[in-house]
Amino acid sequence: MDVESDDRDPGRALCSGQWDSDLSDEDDGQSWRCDVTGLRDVTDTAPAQGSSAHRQCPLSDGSVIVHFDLDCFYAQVEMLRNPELRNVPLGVQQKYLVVTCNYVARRMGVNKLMTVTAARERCPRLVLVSGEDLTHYREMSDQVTGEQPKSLEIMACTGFETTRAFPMEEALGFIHQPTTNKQTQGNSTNNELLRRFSGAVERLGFDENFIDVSDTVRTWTTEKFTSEGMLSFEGHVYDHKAPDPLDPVHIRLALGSKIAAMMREQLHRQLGLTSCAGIAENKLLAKLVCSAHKPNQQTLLLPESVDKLLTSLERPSQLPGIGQSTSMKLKRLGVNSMDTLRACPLEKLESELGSEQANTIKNLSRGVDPSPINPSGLPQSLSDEDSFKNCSSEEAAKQKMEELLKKVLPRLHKDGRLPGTVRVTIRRAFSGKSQRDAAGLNDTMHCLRRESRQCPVPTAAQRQVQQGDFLQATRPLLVILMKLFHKLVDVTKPFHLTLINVCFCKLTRPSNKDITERSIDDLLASSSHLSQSKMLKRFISGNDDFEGRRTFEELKSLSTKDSVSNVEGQPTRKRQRTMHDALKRAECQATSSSQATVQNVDREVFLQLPVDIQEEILANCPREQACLLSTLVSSTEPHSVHQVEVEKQKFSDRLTGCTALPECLTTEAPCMEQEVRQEPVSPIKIVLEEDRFLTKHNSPCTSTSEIVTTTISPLHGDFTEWQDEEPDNRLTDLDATKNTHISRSGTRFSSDERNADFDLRTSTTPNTLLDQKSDFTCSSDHGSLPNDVDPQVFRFLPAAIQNELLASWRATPHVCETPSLKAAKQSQGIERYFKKK
DNA sequence: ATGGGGTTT
DNA sequence: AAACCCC
Ligand SMILES: Nc1nc2c(ncn2[C@H]2C[C@H](O)[C@@H](COP(=O)(O)OP(=O)(O)OP(=O)(O)O)O2)c(=O)[nH]1
Ligand SMILES: [Mg+2]
Repeated sequence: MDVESDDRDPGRALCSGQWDSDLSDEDDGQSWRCDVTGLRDVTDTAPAQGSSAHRQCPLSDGSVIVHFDLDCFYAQVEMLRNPELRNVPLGVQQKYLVVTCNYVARRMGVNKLMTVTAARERCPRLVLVSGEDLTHYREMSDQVTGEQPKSLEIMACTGFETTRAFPMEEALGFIHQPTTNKQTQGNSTNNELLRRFSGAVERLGFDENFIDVSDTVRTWTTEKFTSEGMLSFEGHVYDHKAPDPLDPVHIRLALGSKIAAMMREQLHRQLGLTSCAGIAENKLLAKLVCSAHKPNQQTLLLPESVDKLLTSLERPSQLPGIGQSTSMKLKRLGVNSMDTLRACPLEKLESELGSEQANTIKNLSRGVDPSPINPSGLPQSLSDEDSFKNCSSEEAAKQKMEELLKKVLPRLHKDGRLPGTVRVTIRRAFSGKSQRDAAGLNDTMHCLRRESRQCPVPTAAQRQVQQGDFLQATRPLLVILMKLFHKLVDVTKPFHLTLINVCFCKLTRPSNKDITERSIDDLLASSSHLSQSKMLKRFISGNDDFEGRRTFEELKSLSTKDSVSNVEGQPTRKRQRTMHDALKRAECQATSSSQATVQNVDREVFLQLPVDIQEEILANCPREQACLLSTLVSSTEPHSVHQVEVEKQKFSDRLTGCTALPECLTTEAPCMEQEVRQEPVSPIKIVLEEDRFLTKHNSPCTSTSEIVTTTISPLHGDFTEWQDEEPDNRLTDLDATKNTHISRSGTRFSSDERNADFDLRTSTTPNTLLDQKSDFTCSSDHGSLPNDVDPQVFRFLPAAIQNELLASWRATPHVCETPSLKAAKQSQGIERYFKKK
């Protein structure tokens, strides 16, 4: 393994795990790869007490659960998007809150969910970026979790019985490659490996995942991992207990720690993300022990240490599952600590909580949690919301909802499912206590804060959304939203809202007919993807090859093999439609589609195209326009300066930014950064990207100070009205203006829009931009195209894709030289976050 | 609080 | 539709 040299304890090469470490987190933090590996000899020091067959608590069912938690998630994504932010104390801002911050900022006293004012008091140099738009976080989250395709159609299309997105898939390959290559011969296809790794993934929020590795561990245990009495594990062991190589439970958990380390390594290698992991026998314990060592470390919990972990908690509410309401009930019973909870008779708990919940939390207090991993699969709802200081007119509410619609509809469209139900939720301004304050005492006031009304979505609107016809769908949907709104608010009386949420749920798969209508669309839908680009290059290069059917066959094979790749967080399993159906449909409709026209498209040229290509263009048109709109509104415009600069960096520079740290590290640097910095000098198992890493080593952080954008603090924009409520702090405002790193929020919240009542995003980019930047570019100002690209075909591509192709051609003079599929797979995870959209 | 997301009642 | 829960 790629164990770091353990210079802390050179005399114990075989026993370098961390159960006996007495160093603090700051000192003995782990590398992004996998902490320190423990390799323990049977004859070594005494194992954990009470282990082996004599274990007191026989509750073990052999489960091994891993809980993953990404480090300072939003902040990490922002640092990937702009590596310069890595070096500075960074906070991610939503309205007046710093929802999270990087560990540089945490060392300076900034915490999660701190007010901006408080955060700046503790750290005047704090750099803030706006995190109100969750798109990038959601997309990264989707890549981490992967998708869980279940559709029969996908299996029919791909031949895969199960398909799994790459993080887990690659981890599996990683796991099995060294051990099974020769043992199981070549008969085991990738497919088989996939099936052997049957861990289901359950999401919790955007940045946490549970995975049940019991089965994987079982196969490992029978293989040669426990050979000769050596027990190998990775990372910390909670309470520094030594795993007992003779204890089957310890062995299984130790193997779980190996799996966790490999998966974390994959997360870092492929997505550039650092994370923590907890390994234990159930979800509760895995999650609790996960945070024992942060950031970028993992901790293994042995059954003997469960009590110590639980009694280390200060309050019952620190048990996941005991929330605000339950906490208050416990408080009424005089239960304020773990000790009192564990001592409290069950009957007493039942009096306040009911027997079921009483039982549940009693179990939790003992570390018992039988709940299974529930594979999350596709989201059950898609919503967008906005909060504001005041919304007190019908018109204002309507406008808010229209803006919310404009953000959520493209997401719905990408999802591909039909929304059966819409819901509007409001929050009224309330003189009572906030939820946080209410947690203290008064329990009658705070509850009725949100109200909602829902209704079915008309099928016509469903179809329009699915087809990307947002402009058509918006009006009728808005009418519906207003009806729901009127059910909630009597507009003849004064009202005062502070939040509106629009949620689409009861999402169902489109009918077969809908599927075939969307299938070609899917393949060409996105413009910001490497493999997509590659597909398109093949698509347009070589006129001789330009028979629709053959091209589509290529697309099919590419998309199948590359099913791991995913566009804009679009679930893999939505690529389920069979190409066969798509082609059939294209043929059937060729005649009628020829009659249709596309704006800005030369009809003569259009008619010369093969009929199925015509069909595709027609099908693609509204969708591309809609996508363009959404990206212009939410991304390109406010980020333009920043994004352009970032794009100048090469891929290796980006990896540099996310893995290596520049010289400005202080002695205060946390273990994460220290370990990460060591990475280049340790033997890394990088195969495909080795050259890039070498480049990185030679020129770390080449992009420093490429971005010089003096900006205005967000505090000058959106938040002026919030500031009226908070104790003002103009000095921090002034400090903020000195900052040269807030290019995104600064651009976004420029002074022109500061009075737009908290929501300036959509007004930043007027719809007319869509008209100016039409989907189909007719101009010939592309300059010279590569020889093997048919200009007539090129000009039919959506502008965004044209630009992407042009950029890539500029970057690499060899037109047809595309990276290997495998290389594309490796890089796309990070790559896509730096592409213009 | 904020901007999401989930399940149960 | 609200009330819980989670991040
Ligand atoms: N708006 C909002 N966002 C939240 C809230 N809780 C968590 N988040 C977001 C911001 C976090 O980056 C992300 C993950 O939450 P975590 O609790 O895991 O914190 P984070 O990953 O930032 O830091 P960590 O290193 O895990 O301690 O979810 C919340 O109450 N409101
Ligand atoms: Mg986290």
